[in-house]
Amino acid sequence: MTAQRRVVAEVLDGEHVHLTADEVHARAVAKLPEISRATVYNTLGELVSLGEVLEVSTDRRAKRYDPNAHQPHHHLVCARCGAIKDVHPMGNPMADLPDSERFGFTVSDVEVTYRGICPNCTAA
Amino acid sequence: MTAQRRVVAEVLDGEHVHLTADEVHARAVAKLPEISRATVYNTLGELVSLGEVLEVSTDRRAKRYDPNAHQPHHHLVCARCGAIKDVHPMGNPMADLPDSERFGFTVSDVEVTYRGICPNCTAA
DNA sequence: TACGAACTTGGACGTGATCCAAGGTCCTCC
DNA sequence: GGAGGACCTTGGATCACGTCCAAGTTCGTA
Repeated sequence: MTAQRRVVAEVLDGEHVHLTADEVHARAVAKLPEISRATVYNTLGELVSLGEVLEVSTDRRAKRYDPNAHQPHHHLVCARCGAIKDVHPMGNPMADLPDSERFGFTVSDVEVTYRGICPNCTAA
Repeated sequence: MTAQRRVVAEVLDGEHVHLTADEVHARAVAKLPEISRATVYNTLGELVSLGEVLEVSTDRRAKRYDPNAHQPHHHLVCARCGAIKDVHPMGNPMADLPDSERFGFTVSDVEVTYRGICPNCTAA
């Protein structure tokens, strides 16, 4: 556990929002000016493979990192500004996919993404 | 409607698979050798905004284009090779998101992505 | 103090997509 | 037929995001 890793972990832990790697880097630099982008990417990659953080790619732009890895949830995304909210829809989408629609796949995961326009963007 | 656009439309219409822009370009070149990548991107963009074709970004690699735009469906993706199948789960995920979880968003769309390993990759 | 393992750095590189200026095609109107 | 203009196409430059890599640094152990 180096100073760099601690800083990255703190950034994610401090704000329960969905930051891009660049945003994480920017905030990390504020705390530890000489931290490099590569290290931020490395550390994020490790946190993801440790299961501490989730990667979310809701659009074609940058991946975002979700510190809320321990509680299953889905996402609601603003199509205009990219803002992301965690949501907990009812039902069990995994059970909604009949065997006849699985084509022999071993299905391990399901991701539900709601899209819309957030209040801010609606107002603007 | 130029020759170039017709070729792109034919490529998508001919094969009911999910091609990347580069694959579309490669097949278009086979029919019309001097067509450029930029034109393929332009045309795909137009087809998408006309609602004739759907963009699917299931992974961090290239976008894929889905000619099956007129029938609502979701996707089952192989996490290893990227293969995509259209699926039709039961239930109505849109109705599963309670108002209390909408945070003032105008929710217009929901996308369900199942992930797993396809039979080919399981065998390999 | 010497050594090695692991981490960090910054710059180069790769991929997919988009942008843009220049040129081409085609229609319309005189 | 010819001029003008709208629209399309081209290919190369550029961008964004992410990854790779060789070199340097730090730190624990003996």
